[in-house]
Amino acid sequence: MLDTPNLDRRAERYKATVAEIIQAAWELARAGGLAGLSLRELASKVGMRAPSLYSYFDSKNAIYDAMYAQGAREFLERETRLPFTGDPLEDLKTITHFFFDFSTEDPVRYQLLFQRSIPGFQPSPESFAISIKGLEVLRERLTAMGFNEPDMLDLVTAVGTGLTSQQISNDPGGDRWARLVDESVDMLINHLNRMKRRSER
Amino acid sequence: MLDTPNLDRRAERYKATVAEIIQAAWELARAGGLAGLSLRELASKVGMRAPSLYSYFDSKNAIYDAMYAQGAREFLERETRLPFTGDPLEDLKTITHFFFDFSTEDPVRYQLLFQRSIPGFQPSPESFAISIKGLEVLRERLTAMGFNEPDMLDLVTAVGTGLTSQQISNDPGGDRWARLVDESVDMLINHLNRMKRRSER
DNA sequence: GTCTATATTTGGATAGAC
DNA sequence: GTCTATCCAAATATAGAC
Repeated sequence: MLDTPNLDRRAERYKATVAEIIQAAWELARAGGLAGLSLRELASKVGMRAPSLYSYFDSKNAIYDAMYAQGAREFLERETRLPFTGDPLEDLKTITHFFFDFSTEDPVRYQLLFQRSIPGFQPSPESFAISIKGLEVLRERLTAMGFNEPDMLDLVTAVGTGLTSQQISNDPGGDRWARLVDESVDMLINHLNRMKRRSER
Repeated sequence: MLDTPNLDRRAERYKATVAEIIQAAWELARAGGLAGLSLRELASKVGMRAPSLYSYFDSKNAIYDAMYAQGAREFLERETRLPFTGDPLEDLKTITHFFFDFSTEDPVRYQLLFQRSIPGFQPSPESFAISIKGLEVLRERLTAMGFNEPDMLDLVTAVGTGLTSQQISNDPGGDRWARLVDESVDMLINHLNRMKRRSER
């Protein structure tokens, strides 16, 4: 049959258009805010009229969901590729820097993935599952370091989130809190060791 | 003259209506999100039609600004009344608990005051000045404890913000991060002392 | 100071021709 | 798959009568 290649090409073209739409959506969101994204603008940016988008996505929320899934996948892939050494201090620094950099390099993505502050939108279970895995990697890292209590994980995420959100809110584009990441991880490790000794008694 | 009492009463009635509108605005924002606040709904809640609100506020943003100012004033008043002892550890715990409790008891207020994530809205300089004073109290407290470097203040705000935002985002109404506040302040104090020793060398 | 009526803009989403 | 045309809903804000 000669049909199969044609079908393939059509499917590929379709997928490429989907990717182009998502890409344009990120750009508009970065420019005008996540909540400010409008379908008319989005369509116009990819050379379409608004109704044509519905050939690719069922709704506006479906677009947010695709963005969410892409962001979570990206996070997971980069996290998985991090070069861990086995040294607790170094490894916790690596993962904290990674979270900080990933978040601050695209605040809109941070908002969508980690603040879920967009009214009426919740990621689909499939998309959410991807981002659960991201936290799981951190949990496993901490366990490998001997820090396996839930409170320890919560403390680490609190510090990482705090540095990140202060950087984004109060010094966007700067390094006022970025400079404190290493320092904060030293602080954390010291304290996690104290917690560990305490719980071993 | 008999006019003055009447004028007073009118002015008081007017002020009372303004207060009632702001109160209703908070309630609607808590129910349907800060960005979701609509003038129709707001007017309806106080027994008016939307255009009548313009007798009290110039615009929707003026309403946000009044909410912001009220929240910042409330923060400052309660912060000023905190019972400080002079013991660094206790005092930092007091102020951190205060920030955490104030923020988590009303996440919408937290969002308006500390995340400024409402598109197109920026507090007026007068309103913003109130909230600057709030941070100033913390700075003075830290200075009184001998922790007077900017990095130390930034580290403290990062930890406070992180605990708070994790609590609000990932365990609303619960106490998963609330239970870590004392622990985190211990951690902070230990580290601030290390920083101090380091900088004294 | 409050109303009705309306201007104006904008949004998401659908119907149906091509 | 894309379009035009349209629906429908909602928003902020203004004009002008009372």
